Amino acid sequence: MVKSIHLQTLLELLLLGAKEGPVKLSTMDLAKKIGKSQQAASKHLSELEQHRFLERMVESNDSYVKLTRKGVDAMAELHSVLTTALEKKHRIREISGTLFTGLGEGAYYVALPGYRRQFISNLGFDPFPGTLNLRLISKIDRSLRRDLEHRAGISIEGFDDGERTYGRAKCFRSTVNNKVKGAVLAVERTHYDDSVLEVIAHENIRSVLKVSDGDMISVRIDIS
Amino acid sequence: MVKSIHLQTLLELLLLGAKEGPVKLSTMDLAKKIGKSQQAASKHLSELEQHRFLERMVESNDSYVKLTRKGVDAMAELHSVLTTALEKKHRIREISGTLFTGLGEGAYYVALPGYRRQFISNLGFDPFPGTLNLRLISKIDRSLRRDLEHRAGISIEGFDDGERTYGRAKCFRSTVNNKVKGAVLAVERTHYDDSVLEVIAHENIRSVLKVSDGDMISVRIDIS
DNA sequence: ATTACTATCTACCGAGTAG
DNA sequence: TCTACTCGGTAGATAGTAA
Repeated sequence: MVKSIHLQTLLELLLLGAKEGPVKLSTMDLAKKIGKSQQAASKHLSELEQHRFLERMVESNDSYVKLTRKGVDAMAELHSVLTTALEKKHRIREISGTLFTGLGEGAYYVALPGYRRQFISNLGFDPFPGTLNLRLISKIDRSLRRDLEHRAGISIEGFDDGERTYGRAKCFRSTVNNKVKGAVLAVERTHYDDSVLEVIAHENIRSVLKVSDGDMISVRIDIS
Repeated sequence: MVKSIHLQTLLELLLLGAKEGPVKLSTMDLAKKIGKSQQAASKHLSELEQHRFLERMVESNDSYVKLTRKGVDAMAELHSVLTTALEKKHRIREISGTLFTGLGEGAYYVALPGYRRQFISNLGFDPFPGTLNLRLISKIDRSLRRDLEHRAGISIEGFDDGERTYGRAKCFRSTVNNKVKGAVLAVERTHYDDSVLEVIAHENIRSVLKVSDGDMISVRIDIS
């Protein structure tokens, strides 16, 4: 593999057009371009030549350099990795917190037909009547939790059952402890603050994972 | 500017999604990814932090890293330069040779109406009746000269004047000694071999540049 | 003018280890 | 566990200079 110290040199050679044909280049010219000494440039060229990233030809007093297929490929590979890395959308967040027992309001809301129907149609599962409540300790986790508010997520509309109105909410598909699939709830004007994460799932997460209050739980959240 | 030794680390951070938000990353994790020791990873992170390419947050035992705007920009800049360098078509060749006097055949052919009309319409100038002949000394120059044969260039069709037929040729826009614009001729089945380069121009190049036999002349050739 | 050797100096790395 | 220090070894850089 190409050494990182040689990337500058390969880049300059590309810019000079050394992938098309031999380019006239003295070690002094290269030195100026890479901001190193003539001796360093000489060494870089000879090392790159040794590893077949380039070929050199000497014609009386002039030296010519041409990138080999291997040299161009190495740079193309770097370009491709960079493209991937820069364009990649990271859709996964991981948040950890300790399990605690809420006031039971979660269970009440989740079971309401107005919400439940939407969970079934939008998430594809009928939620277990109850939420898993995690207390977020670290600043990082709380900041990640707050960040969810600014993302679209899967929308759950508010409704009116004739007696009172129920607010909007949104959720994000999630996996608890890398095992149980479900969704994280982000309720507007929630009764909890940013230190709480509520998770719903088709199953009873507590019993499936055999966890109880105080246990540390991690949730992978798909924010796409 | 970012040091080349740190590119690996920045690249790994990008791949981990550290441009979107804080990513949990220990110095040991990073060490594995970049194939260096934990101590080296630690130093890389602290140097990058010092130069504001990234921010770090420590939460009890966990360390989180997030690329700054500057860090992402540095990588985006590299990506953009790489894109340019890889896509750039280098359309210019430079060939040098020593001036010599030919047999005068060049003047005869260039002045023939069948060719002259095409020079005027395809090149946009009425050529001086005579060619500038350069003797190519170095292997590099001769190989560049031969390479012209494989390129399209500007086509000059052959013709028949009733007495005999005149062959096809092609030419490439060129600049002699960085001053006089004209064109290099590549005649099919030429009477010269690959050690000769023929240049035509509207002006008399010898008198405009005040050059004479034996002088070293350089020609920039547009091969697009 | 070149390129590239030797000698010297600096920066980087890894081992050990403290906090 | 974790991060990051010191320190000794080595790779990389420069200066001087030969060819």
